[in-house]
Amino acid sequence: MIDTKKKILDSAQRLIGSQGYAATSVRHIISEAGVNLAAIHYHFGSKEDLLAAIIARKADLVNKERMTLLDRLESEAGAGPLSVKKVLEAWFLPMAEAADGDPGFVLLMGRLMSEGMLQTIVEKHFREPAERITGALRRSLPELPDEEFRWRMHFMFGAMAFTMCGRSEFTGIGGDTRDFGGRIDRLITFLIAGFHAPVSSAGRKEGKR
Amino acid sequence: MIDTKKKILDSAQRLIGSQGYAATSVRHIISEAGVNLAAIHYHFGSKEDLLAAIIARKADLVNKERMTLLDRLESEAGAGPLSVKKVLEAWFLPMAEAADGDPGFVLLMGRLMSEGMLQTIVEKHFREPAERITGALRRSLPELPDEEFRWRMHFMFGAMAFTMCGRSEFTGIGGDTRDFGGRIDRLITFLIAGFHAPVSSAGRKEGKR
DNA sequence: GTCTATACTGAGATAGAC
DNA sequence: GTCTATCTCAGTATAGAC
Repeated sequence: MIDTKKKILDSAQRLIGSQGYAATSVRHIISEAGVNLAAIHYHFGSKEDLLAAIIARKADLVNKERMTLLDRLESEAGAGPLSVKKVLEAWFLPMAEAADGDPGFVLLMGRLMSEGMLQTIVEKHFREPAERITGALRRSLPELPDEEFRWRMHFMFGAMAFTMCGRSEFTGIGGDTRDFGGRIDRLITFLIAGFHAPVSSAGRKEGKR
Repeated sequence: MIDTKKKILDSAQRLIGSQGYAATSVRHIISEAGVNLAAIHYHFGSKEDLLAAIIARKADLVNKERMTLLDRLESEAGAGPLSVKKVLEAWFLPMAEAADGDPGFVLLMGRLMSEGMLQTIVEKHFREPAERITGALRRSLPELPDEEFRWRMHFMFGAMAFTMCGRSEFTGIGGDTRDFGGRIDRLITFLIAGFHAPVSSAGRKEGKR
């Protein structure tokens, strides 16, 4: 049956999202999905490729929406300046919309960004949109030295990863993805201020090189 | 010999720091350390306990220094306000000092925070200092609504995790921990601005509850 | 007290029958 | 397309040598 694939995808997304990739065995996935062990390898090739398939079925939609919003933003701005806020919204709001219909997906994405063992998959689906938003933000913040800007992007991705999956060790904030829109609102507010911070002293040294 | 333990700890820190916990097998560790497979279980009990031992030998020093700095800060401030900048420095500078003498340690810590599969270990060593800094920052930012403040702490930990281990997928920033002091300087600048950002609209709704 | 050799269990992956 | 049997390698446990 063709919905063997779908059953595997759904079970895997739920289990990996809630327990993590390493902690979820393919045997657990197949027993929840009610399919045979070899079905995963027949339909997807490997555990890692299964993960890639879960991402693929949603990520491309989210990224397409991101691109559309960025396109509109840039054409509206013409040669003028881009607003940091608008650029960040173009990046984060499509993810928040995806979370509305499918909370498990955002949880999973956050875990993957955090666990970081899946660079290949993440790079494949997110390199292009990540470069787009990096370029747009760079244009919004022309006065920042290069390294300073790159580090602020890095901080943003770190905060984003934790926001998506929730990590309760320190703050008691867990993996409940209800009201994902609210978190995104808080995150964007935080990031706008961070990006507009004065250049650090390490950044000022950099400028003098 | 007693330095069987040390050889294992050193090899494990290096390998897990550069490849991640799941990707590093105990057989790889023992072959690099030149010891027998069972030595890990004799000296440490399990792979996870080995990791706990690596953290224990450094983390307590770092945390003690953090506590000392926070103590001094609070006694100097008396009943007056605490500076966000000073509190963040008390948190981050001891880690930067540790990185000076032992770059592998910071890399490992960043990976662990990111991978997040080791809640027990992280909680054991960092719950108390994390609560201290949370309290101190809360006192510096009395005007923020509770949830807003908690989320900003969360963003901070996310940015911190990525800063320590470097995640090259998006920004090209890798695991090279030279000039860790410089990163910390940039991070603190970014965070100060983020913490001082105006309350988000989600936060304003929260206040009205 | 330390270390070695080896066996056990469960993981992901694969070949081949149907 | 699906299932069974099997392979390899992981972490773990233990018996016994020094």
